[in-house]
Amino acid sequence: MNIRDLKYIVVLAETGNMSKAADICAVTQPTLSVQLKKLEDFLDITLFHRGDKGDKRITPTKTGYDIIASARKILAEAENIKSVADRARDPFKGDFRIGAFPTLAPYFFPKILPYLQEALPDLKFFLFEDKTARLIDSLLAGKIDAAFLALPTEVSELTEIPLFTDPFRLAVYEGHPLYEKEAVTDEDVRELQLLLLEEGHCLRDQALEYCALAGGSENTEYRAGGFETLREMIRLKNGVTLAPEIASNDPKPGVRYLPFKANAPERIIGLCFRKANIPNILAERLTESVKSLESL
Amino acid sequence: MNIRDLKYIVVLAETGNMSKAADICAVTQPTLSVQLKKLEDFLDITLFHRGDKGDKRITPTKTGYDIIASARKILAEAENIKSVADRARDPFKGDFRIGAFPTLAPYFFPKILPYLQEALPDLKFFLFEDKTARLIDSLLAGKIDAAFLALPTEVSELTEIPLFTDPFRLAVYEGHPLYEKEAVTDEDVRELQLLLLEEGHCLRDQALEYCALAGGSENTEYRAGGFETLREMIRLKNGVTLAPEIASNDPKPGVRYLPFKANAPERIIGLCFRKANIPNILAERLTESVKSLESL
DNA sequence: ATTGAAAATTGAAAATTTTGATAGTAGCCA
DNA sequence: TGGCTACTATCAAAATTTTCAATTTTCAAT
Repeated sequence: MNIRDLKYIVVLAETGNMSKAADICAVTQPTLSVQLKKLEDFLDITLFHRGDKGDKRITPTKTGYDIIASARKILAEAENIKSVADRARDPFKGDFRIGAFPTLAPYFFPKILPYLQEALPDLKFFLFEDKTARLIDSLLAGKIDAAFLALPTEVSELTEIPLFTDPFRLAVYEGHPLYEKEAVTDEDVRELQLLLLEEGHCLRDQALEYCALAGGSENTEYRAGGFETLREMIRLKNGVTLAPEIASNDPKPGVRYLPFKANAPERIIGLCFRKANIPNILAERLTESVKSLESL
Repeated sequence: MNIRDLKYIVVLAETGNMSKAADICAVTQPTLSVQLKKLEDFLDITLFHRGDKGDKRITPTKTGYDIIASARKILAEAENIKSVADRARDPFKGDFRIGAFPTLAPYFFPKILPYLQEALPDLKFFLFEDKTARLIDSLLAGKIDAAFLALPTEVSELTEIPLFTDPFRLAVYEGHPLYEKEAVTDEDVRELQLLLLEEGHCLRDQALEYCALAGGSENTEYRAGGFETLREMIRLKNGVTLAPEIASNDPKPGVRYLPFKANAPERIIGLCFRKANIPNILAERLTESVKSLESL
């Protein structure tokens, strides 16, 4: 068995077409044909149904499908080996793909990036905004190098370095009974129904967690797809919500972000990466660089 | 990169000696030497410190160590591909390595094995008794094909098929205030301090879970290494414990196993295996075969 | 300095992989 | 039906990679 051959079958499963797959792998079609046959001989099973009548596509057999899933894992791990090696050779050079979830990315990246770039000038940063679960998948598959996530992730393969806490505020619209208050308490919130984001946003889960703890409930009539939409809903007096402090510097009028008097609910933001994919010394530099930023 | 070369570096890391590693891999020493060099060239890093002064052993560099960890994963996954293929070719033939944890294995295997062997006569069964955590590792690494475990395992890579529930009884010694009772209740247990197994035994965790729920506490003075030892401790009037029903058919006098009157604590035993490593049809046969056994 | 044990190097042989050319197969359309 | 298209399989030759036996180098221990 051979990593190259596994690549062949993965691409073949994706294209369903030998010639196209061969193209993508930068070899000729006979090569793919021969190697597939060899792999099938070696394993002594058929991996692909060859395009029977009607459908010309080459599709994996049931077992082939399972094996291709394993092949993908192997390819991902092989990629990881390469990126570990690249990073070890010169920890402060090269591409660095970094992710953050949607209710953090647009507020945090612009703040932090100049500092990161200054501290690590030879690193070329690529930014990725995605939901937490997908970022974790990307980390494990080696598609990104690190991610800013809410801790704890509960994923044993990841190293987590806590960076800062982001307290929540209560976002209320002009004219709301609480609008003129300086600060709010759990009791204030207990009376309210909060507008929240859709499923899959970690801000939603954090807010629900707070509700479960402190009382308070969700307004289930509407769920926003993004935080900016949610903000507009608040401005239009459709309800109130918990907003992360980092997203609370909004120059537009009509919404105030009230801090909690005490025991503010908060989320802990940390840097997460696959153990061994980032040398300690690079992780330290990144961490320092973020922590050096006062105004969080 | 090449699975063969990854094998070389894994074995090399294990032996710390090129010639020995070459022997194990059934190649000559120059082959290993050359391939290691190639891999290091390809990755453009050193994977092993060559035996410097004093210590002649070849040891991985820090990065090499990380990469070898990845290599192991790839080798395990490659093994899995082979075993998936073998099993798919002929689901009812070949070796079948099956595990169970220590407080189940000695009571359950002897009961069930004749039935399994009869239902699947061409399968050669190998039995493994180990703690749950290690069985799970073995499943994921492809060292065993399936295991009887207490559900849920909370391991997303595993498929779980519930088989039967194993209620707990209270094991008490002759002369204990409860000894003559027909059945016990949570209230009875609440007064007691239970003798339990060491850390790492799932029976221990299950008993503690029950204690947390129903009240009752652990006698922390002593922890037994195995259930048979624990049984002897009970017989010698050192305390009482929760015993799984399946282990309660003990001909020796001096200990009674009292059922619970109602809401008996129980553990759910299921068959667990890595998705795709066991064809559905084989999983069904195994499951049927276990379920056909009445006296559980 | 000599020895011994282990790793590196070398050049040739062996094995494997890739390729271009070509054959075969099936659907499609006039 | 025949010609066309789009595809995969097969083959022998070429290119590449891997392996090996023999030899050299390295280095600590004597």
